[in-house]
Amino acid sequence: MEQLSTRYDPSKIEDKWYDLWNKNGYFKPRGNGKSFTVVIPPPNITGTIHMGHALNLTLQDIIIRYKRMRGFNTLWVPGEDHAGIATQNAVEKDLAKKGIHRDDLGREKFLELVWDWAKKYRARIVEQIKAIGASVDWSRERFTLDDGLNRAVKKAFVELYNEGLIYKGKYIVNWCPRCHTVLSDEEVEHEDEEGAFYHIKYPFKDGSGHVVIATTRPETMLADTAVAVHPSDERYKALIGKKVILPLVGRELTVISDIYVDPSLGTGCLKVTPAHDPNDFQIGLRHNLEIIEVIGKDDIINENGGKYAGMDKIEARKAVVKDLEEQGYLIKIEPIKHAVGKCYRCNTTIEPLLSDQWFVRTKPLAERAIEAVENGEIVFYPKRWKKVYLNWMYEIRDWCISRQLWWGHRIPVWYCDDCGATMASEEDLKKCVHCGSSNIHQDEDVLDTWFSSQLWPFTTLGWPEKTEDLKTFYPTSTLFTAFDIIFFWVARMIMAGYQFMDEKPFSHVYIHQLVRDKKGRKMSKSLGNGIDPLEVIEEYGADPMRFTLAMLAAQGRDIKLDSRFFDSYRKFANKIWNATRFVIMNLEGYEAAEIASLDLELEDRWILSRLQRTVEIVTEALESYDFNVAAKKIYSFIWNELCDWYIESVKERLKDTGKERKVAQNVLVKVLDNSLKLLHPFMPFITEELWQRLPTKGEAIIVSDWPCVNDDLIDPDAEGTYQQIMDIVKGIRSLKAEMNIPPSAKVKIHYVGVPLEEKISTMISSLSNSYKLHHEKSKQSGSAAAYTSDKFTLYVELGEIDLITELKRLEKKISTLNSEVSRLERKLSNEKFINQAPEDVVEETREKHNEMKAQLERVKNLIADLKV
RNA sequence: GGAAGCGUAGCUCAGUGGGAGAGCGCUUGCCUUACAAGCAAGAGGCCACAGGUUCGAACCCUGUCGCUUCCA
Repeated sequence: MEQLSTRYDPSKIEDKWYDLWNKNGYFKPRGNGKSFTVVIPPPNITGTIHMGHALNLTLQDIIIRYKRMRGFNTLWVPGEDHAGIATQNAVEKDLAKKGIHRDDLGREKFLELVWDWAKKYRARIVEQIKAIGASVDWSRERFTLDDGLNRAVKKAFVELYNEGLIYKGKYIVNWCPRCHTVLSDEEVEHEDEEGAFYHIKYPFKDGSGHVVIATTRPETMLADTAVAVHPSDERYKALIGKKVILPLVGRELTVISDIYVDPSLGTGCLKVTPAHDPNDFQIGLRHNLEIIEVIGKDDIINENGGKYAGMDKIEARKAVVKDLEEQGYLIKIEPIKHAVGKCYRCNTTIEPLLSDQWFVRTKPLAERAIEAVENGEIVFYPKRWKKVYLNWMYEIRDWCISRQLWWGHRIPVWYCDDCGATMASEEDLKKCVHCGSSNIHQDEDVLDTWFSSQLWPFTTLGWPEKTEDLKTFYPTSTLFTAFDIIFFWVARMIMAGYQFMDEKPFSHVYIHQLVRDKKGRKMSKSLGNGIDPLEVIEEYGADPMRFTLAMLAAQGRDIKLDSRFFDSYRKFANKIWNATRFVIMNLEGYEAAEIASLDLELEDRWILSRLQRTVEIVTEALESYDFNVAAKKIYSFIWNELCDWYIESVKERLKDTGKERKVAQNVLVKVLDNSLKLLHPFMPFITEELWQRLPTKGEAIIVSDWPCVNDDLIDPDAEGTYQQIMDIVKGIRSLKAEMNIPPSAKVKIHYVGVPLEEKISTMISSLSNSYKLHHEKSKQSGSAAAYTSDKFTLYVELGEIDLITELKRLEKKISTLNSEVSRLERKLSNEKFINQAPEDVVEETREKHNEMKAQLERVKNLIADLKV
C-alpha cells in the first residue's frame, strides 16, 4: 500500500475523484428505494459562482450524498438560468465597447451573439459546480431557455391564456429607463433617498386663495389631473369640489376626496398624476380622471409637457421649480427621506408609466398555494419563512410577465393585421385562425425569466412530455434556496406546480443563510468584499470550504464569513488524513473480523459506544437540516474522541503482536470507516481518497451504506469507566503542568485505595507519560495528589514539593467546590424547591450535593496531608 | 407606517426552564515516532437593559435600547 504523505494536499485528489464518480455513473439515480429528488436553483449565466452558490450547492450536496448512502433513488438535476435582463445587459455592454447597439445588428444577429456568450458562460458555471463537488446528474442538465423549456413555456402560457388567467392591458407599470423594459413589482427595490417635499401653491379658479400641495416630484405636475384630500380632513373639507388652476400649465383641476391621502404627510393635500404614479393611477380609476402622460420611455418630457418638452426629467424638474419660484408659486422646499424604486438589475430609478403589457391573474393561482403551506403539505425550514410566504401570498398582485427584451422566451401570441384578432398558440402561426389572413405578426416581447423558472421542478423532468422521470421523481423532495427569491421563485413554483401538475412541486423548502462578509455586509462586486469560492478551493481545497460553510450554517442566522475560518477546517482535514495514515501504518497483519466476535477491551467498547451516539446525532441532525449540529458532532468525535483518546489509548497495544493488536486493528478500521462515511457528505473528496485506502470492502464511499446505530454496541458502563480514566489522566497532566514538569519528563505515581485493574493502570501511565503505577498503603512523602475519588487517591511523586504552588492549586479547587456546595445547599434548604420541583430533579440535586461535599472533604484532607 | 430576526468569551457563533459551551485568537510548556496544519495545561463571560411568570430564568412573557432585514 502506498504511503500517505504527512500533509494532506487537496489539489492532488479532487478532480480525480470527481471525474471517476461521474464516469462511473454514481451521480445517476441508482437506489432501489424511494426516490429523493432535488432540482438545483439554476445559477444565472451572467455571474460566476459566488459564496452564496457555494453554500447553496454544499447544503444540497450534503443532503443528496446522505440520502444516496441511505439507499434512496437519488436524483439531483443541474442547470442554468438564462437571466433575461441581466444577460442582455451584459452582452449589450460588451457591444457598447465596440460602439455597437443591438438595433444595429437586428434581433436575429443579436441573439446569435447572446447564444455564443451563454454557451461560454454556461460552461464556466458547470466547471465551478464540479469544483465544489456537487454530485449532480450531468446527463440531465437543463437550461431555462432550451427547446424543452421553450415547449413547456408555450404550453403553460397558452393554458393560462385559455383559462383567462393571462390577460393583456394598459396599466401603470414599472419602467426601467435604462434596461428599456417593464419589470414586475418584485423586481423593484425600494431604497431610502434624500429628497424633498416641494410645497406649491395651486390657486383657486375663483380667485379666493389657494391650496398648498406637497410633492417629491414637481416635474410630474405637468400631468396633474386632480388635487385630492382625505374626506375626513377638517382642514380641507370645505374645499372638496372646488376648482383650482394648475400653475405653469393653466389646466383646471377639481379638488376630490380620497381615503388614500395621508393627512399627516406633507400638507395633507395631494396632487394627482394618474399617468406617473401607481397610487395616483388607482385614485384616477376611482374618480374617472383624465390620464395625461408627459414622461416618455427615455425619461424625456413629451409634447404634452409644453415648453418643457424635450428635456429629460431631471432638467425638467429644475426648470419647473425655477419657473414656479419666479412666478411665486413655490412656498418652500422641505428636505425629507423617502423610498425610491430602483431596478434590481441596474439600480436605475424606476419610472411608473402607462403601458400595454401582459399579466398573470394570480389570485386564483394563489389559493391552493396558500392552502398547501397552511396545511403543512409544504413545509418551510426554518418555519418563520412560512409567515413571510403567506403574508405575501395573501396580498399577491397580478404579475407583469412581458419584457421588452430579445433574450428570452418570445410571447407565443400573434396578432392579425387584418381582422385584429389576438391568438395564443403553442405552434408558430402562419395564418390568422379567424380570417385566414397571412398578414399576421408575433408579439415582439419576451417573457419574464421567472415565467420559465416557475416550471423548473417539472420541466427538468421532461414536462410537458409524460416521461418516466416525471413519474418517478415528481414531486421533488426539498428545495434549497435563499430567502431573497421566495417571492420571485418559490411562491411561483408552488402556484405553477398545482396549476400544471396538479401536485406540489416539493415537500420541503429549506431557506438557507445569506453569506455576508466578516463585517456583516452583503458581499457585492461594488464593495469588492466578496470571497471567490474558486480561490478558496484553490488555496484550501473544496472539502475545507464545504465543511466551513456547513459549520456556519445554523438555521435562522446569516453567515458572517471570514476567510481565516477555512484554515481551521483545513487543519481538520489534515487531522483525519493523519489519523488514517496512522491506522494504515499499523495495519500489518490485519485480518478482518466481525466486531461482535472480538474480545473487546474497555477503550474499544468506549469508542464503539461513542460512535453509536455520534451516528445517532449526525443522522438526526441531517434529517432536520441542522447542518451545523451534524458537522460539529463529527468534528468533535473524530478529533476529541477518536484522535485524542482512542488512538492514544491503543498505541501500546499496537506495539504487541498478539490478539490485542488484532482487535485494536479491527476497531480502528471499523471506527475510521464509519467516521469517514459520516463525514463524506461534508468532505467528499478526502473521505473517498482515504476510504479507498482502508481494507474495507466496497466500491466507493459515495455509494457505500450510511452507518446505522447498533444498540448492542452502546455501553454506558464502558463510557463511565473510561470517563474516569480520562479524568485521572487530565488530573496528572494538569498537576505536571502547574508544577512546571515538562510533558516529556516521566513521573512516578502511586495511589492509595482500591486496587486498579492492571490494564487500566497501564493505560493511565501510558496516557500520562508516567512509570508503572504503584499501589501503596499510604501517601508517600514528596508527592502531591493529582486525583481523588471515593475509591482512591492518586499521587504524583515530585521529590521536592513547591508547597506554595500546591497549596494555591488545592485552595482554588476548594473554593470552586465550596461555592458549588453552598449553591446546592441553598437549593435544598428551600422548602418550595423540595415540594414543588420534580422528584428526580430534587434527588439529582441531593446526590450531587453529597458528591460535592465528599469531594470537598477529600481535597481538604489533601491539604492537611500536605502540611504534615 | 406594518412585520420579522438578532444582542452569550477579544472575534465568529452554538446552546438549553435546573451545574455557562465550541472554533479561532491569547498565555505557558512541549518537535511525546499519525499530524507543529500537532500535543498538553491555562486565562477570559452581572448570557444587552428593566420588569414579570416560576420553587428555580441566560433560556418563557412584557417593555426599553441597539443592530439587521423584509414589506408598504
